[in-house]
Amino acid sequence: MIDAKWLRERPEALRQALTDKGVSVDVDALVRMDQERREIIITVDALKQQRNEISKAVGERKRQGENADDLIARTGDLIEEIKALDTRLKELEADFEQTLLTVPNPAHPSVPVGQDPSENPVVRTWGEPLEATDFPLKNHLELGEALGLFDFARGTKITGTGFPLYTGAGAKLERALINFMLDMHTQKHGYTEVFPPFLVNRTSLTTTGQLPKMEEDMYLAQVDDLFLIPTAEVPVTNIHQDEIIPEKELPLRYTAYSACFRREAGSYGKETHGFLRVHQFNKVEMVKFVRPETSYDELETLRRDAEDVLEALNLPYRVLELVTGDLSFAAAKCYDLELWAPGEKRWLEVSSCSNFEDFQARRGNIRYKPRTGEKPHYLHTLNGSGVATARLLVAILENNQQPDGSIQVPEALVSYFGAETISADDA
RNA sequence: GGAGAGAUGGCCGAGCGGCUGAAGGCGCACGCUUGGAAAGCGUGUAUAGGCAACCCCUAUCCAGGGUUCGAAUCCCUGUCUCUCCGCCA
Repeated sequence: MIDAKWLRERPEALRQALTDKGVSVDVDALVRMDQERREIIITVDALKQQRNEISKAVGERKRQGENADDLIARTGDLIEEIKALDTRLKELEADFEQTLLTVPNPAHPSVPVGQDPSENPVVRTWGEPLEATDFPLKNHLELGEALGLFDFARGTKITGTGFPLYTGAGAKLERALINFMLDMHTQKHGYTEVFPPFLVNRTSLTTTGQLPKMEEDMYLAQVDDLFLIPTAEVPVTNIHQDEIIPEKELPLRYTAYSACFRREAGSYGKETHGFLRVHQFNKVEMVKFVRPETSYDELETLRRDAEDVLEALNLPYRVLELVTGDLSFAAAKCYDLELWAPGEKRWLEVSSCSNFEDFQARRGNIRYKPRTGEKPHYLHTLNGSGVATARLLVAILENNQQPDGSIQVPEALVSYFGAETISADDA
């Protein structure tokens, strides 16, 4: 949620920022609501003051055994008026709040203005994308099915399309990846591991920004009005919902494995085969709660921590900085990490590292208490995938394939996986 | 799912319809004390909104309604937590 101060002090800047983000919001209507709201508050507070003074005087008299009927008689109109104004104020504030929740987070000034994902500048490339070899490169589906790593047909039978069933070495490889990443973040990068609920309520989704606008993208368990998480960002960010954290405890860094569920409504078609776009996938997520002054440094180290995973697995990747129009609803700045998949001959997004500044903190009422004893302030939240498998698995298979169709397991993964290769003989 | 108990500040915990934004304790911050520390002593310490304003005003004792001139305190509804029983990985 944006700070309502924007509306009073810099409505023009807000309008421009929202245009850059490619969203149209009726800023004038918000400004009007805010003004009317404040006018009513001024009036009704003054009336309440009068009422309180009279009540106090009544109490004074009663204590001395005197009659106070004349004073009580004076409150009649006052009370009616207060009731009416309070009712109107309440409606107005609810309306204002609801509207404010639909306003996206403006981008940080450093973010390049642009509309289309194709405009996202590449800020870094690591490793050599594998283009040509002396044998024909297969894609992950061909490799995996031959090796019995997964079974899409049966996954579809069990649930429907986009719900992968991992089998044998594939299941183990997936588990190895998750453990490898969690260990790296906890042992090397200083994160605290958590294992969150996979179902969340509406309040939690409002904090992180999926609600109220993206309800259609999620799976809903209707009877209990709970949603399957699209990312561990949701439960983990809400760990500190409605809390005031002492400054000395910041930064807080969490890492969590979770399955992620996304309906991906409207994205059927090509580019969705195999693991490229599925409804359920596994992801190790990193979430940070930090002091505002440090959040952009923390974004860089967050990205570094995600890159570390890819480098340890020796996978070529590139980093994109998202232009204003490609930023998500809640993000002020975001980097995407993409792995090269030689079998698919394309880059696959495996991580998004974002700074939300105080946008989520304001929605979830997450604050910190400064050392100096000042009043609590909203802190800044960040999160990044560290990283999303399914696509990570795709890249590992395609980058480490051998002429005979077997897979060389990346060295860093061997101790987790328990073997150096995956071949058809093992199956 | 059935029965009962409860929800007060960062935490614990008191609270008669008015003088209670809320006793007391803990914690925390600062100061005194000390060679240094502990102990001890003193002072301070909720949040939000309005306002130029740390003065002031308004609101907040789970949430929403109600009674009343006045509600943490009385009434109704809801939510959540705990205990016991049932079911269950």
